[in-house]
Amino acid sequence: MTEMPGPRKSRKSTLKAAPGGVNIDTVAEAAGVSAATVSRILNATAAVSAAKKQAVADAIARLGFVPNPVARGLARGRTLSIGVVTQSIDSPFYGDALRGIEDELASSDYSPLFVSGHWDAQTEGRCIETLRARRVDGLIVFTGRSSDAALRTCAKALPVVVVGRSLKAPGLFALNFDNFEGGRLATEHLIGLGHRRIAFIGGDPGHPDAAERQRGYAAALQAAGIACEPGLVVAGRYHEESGLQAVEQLLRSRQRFSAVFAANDQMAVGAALGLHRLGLAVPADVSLIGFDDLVSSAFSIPPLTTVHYPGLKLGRLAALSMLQLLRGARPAAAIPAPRIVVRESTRLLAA
Amino acid sequence: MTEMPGPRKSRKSTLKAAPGGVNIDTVAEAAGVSAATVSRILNATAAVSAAKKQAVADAIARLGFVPNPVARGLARGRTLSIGVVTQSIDSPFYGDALRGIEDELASSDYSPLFVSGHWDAQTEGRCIETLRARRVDGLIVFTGRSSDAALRTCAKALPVVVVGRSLKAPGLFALNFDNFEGGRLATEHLIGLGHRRIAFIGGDPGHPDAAERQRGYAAALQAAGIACEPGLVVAGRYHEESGLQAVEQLLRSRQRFSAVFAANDQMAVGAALGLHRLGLAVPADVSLIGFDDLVSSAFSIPPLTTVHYPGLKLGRLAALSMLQLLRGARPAAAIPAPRIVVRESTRLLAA
DNA sequence: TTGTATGCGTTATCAG
DNA sequence: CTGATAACGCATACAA
Repeated sequence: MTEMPGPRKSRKSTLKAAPGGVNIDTVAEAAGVSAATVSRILNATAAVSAAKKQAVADAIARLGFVPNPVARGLARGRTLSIGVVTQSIDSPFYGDALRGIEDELASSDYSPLFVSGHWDAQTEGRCIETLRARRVDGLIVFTGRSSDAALRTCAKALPVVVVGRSLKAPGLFALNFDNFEGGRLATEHLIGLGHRRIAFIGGDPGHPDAAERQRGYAAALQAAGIACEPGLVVAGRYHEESGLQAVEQLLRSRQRFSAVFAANDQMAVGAALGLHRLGLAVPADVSLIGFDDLVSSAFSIPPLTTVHYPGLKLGRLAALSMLQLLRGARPAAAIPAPRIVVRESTRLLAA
Repeated sequence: MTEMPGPRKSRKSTLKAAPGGVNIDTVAEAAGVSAATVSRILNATAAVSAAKKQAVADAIARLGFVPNPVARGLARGRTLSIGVVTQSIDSPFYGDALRGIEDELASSDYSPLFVSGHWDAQTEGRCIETLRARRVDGLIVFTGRSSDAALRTCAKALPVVVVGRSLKAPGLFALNFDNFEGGRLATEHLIGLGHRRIAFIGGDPGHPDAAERQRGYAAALQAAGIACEPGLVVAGRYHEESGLQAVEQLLRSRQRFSAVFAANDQMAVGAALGLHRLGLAVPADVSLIGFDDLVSSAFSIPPLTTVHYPGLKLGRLAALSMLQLLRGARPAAAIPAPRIVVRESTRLLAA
């Protein structure tokens, strides 16, 4: 008899060993019920008598018990965490988006797990591997370099929300901002002010939204009957320095232009400094428009006219959609339409 | 007999049920060894014959097996994740710091778990609760509103690295940037340029680094024999808008000053716009110095002179120190000394 | 309504 | 060196 240790007994003996750990068994014992009952109360997974419910609640409060998500994850096969793939956590734009996700998830039981792909398909792939190895319950991918096929494959295993591209697949929800329309609006705004020689500072052409913004630029020019001059289009890399270099290149190649459309605010700010250094005033000598509407852009000198890209809201919507997907519901988020925020960096072309 | 299912059998029977899950048992069976042996190979926790080692390696590769961190966490009591408490993930300064943490952790087995306290003690407390409930193996806290006592208590349960305050406790490592010296240097720089009426735009006084920066300001003035005028000191909230409001207030109260020291770059940029709106040019009419050296500050007009606060490096050091703490080693990170980055927003006081 | 027994995927402790 | 077997903390069929 003594050779056959009951599971109950052996468990209790190791309880003290767990460092500072009060678990469901402790609570159950303290409340005079079984662990199963405690679990049922915790998850509202079955009816329990009011008396026991009270006793358990008391025990939990008294012992300061907090369910262990790790164990819960193992048992239920869910971790209550959702993976978020961004490109770089230190970019102001992604900061807003992550903040939106954080805000939306705060009122749920889920926690976000942020990783950065650094604009590299391979790195991004590893990130997704890590996230899936950690058994996240869902995946939110911002733009990203992964192939559509890869994302589709992911979506077979777990719910996926992609922001920044259009893609249809089961288990996957795409939330795409209309970058084309944004680019078109920006260019149209300049054209409406009388500008005809409009330079464009683009992002990495391999990046979908950068390409879309450029398409919008071209479309607006064409609609206005303005020929698109290749010499006025220069590639940047979405950061300030590249915006500055772009205008230097423009000036060096002796291009004439009265306005510049930069594919994001960071490049626009860099361009502004470049123009300033070269003795050109914004907007007196050249009008400048950006894209993103970062908070800081409202405080540049002059305050930047730009296309409002609602990063915070998009993050929020992405998280909300993920929550719905997780709940088995079909998300139906309404994506805000692009709009121009007119400030002081653009003005009528002097006659 | 049939009523007593062996554990072996019952396990195998449920294997197919696990959706897409290839686990350690699958590998063990495929390699013709026990699960224990596979585990030993995975963790290099004991010597295993070369033959079996090879067989297991093959099986792992063939089956594409990836150990489940959740189960591992439950068994080992470690989750290979470390919690990071920031104030707001969308602030450019914290972005840099998080990036540093991410970079440093990338080469380890640990993943960061980011949460934002939003400058609120209570929120921050909840964040830490969440993190601990999720059983992070360590905690990195940036500045934060938590009491020293609370952090000390945390440190008893798990390794803690705090950035932005000085604190000594077992299991805790503090990495404090010298904000006082930074504030002193900034002010000294202005004094060296001949300025004597220097306004100060501070952060929330309840925030330790804000207070330190202000102390540095006062110390430099005193050292130069300049009386500290209360009217020249105004409180901001570390964002652009508050910097703008601060200069408005300064001008409204008819204070005379030839230089402004803003306790962070975001407020400095706001102040620059405020001055611009009021017809004052930087640096011709008033010199302006910030604090943080955000990348964007190098591109403001004019490029901002500022105190270099190495967020990226601090993040990296914090993560490195945590890794050392986790390894049982005593961290000994050398914190970079404050230094001024002189650009174009400050200049000699016109005579 | 409640308790018992078992499983989730790994690691760790023992025997051999 | 290797294999059973018992934890880890929680959830859930299955009985009662």
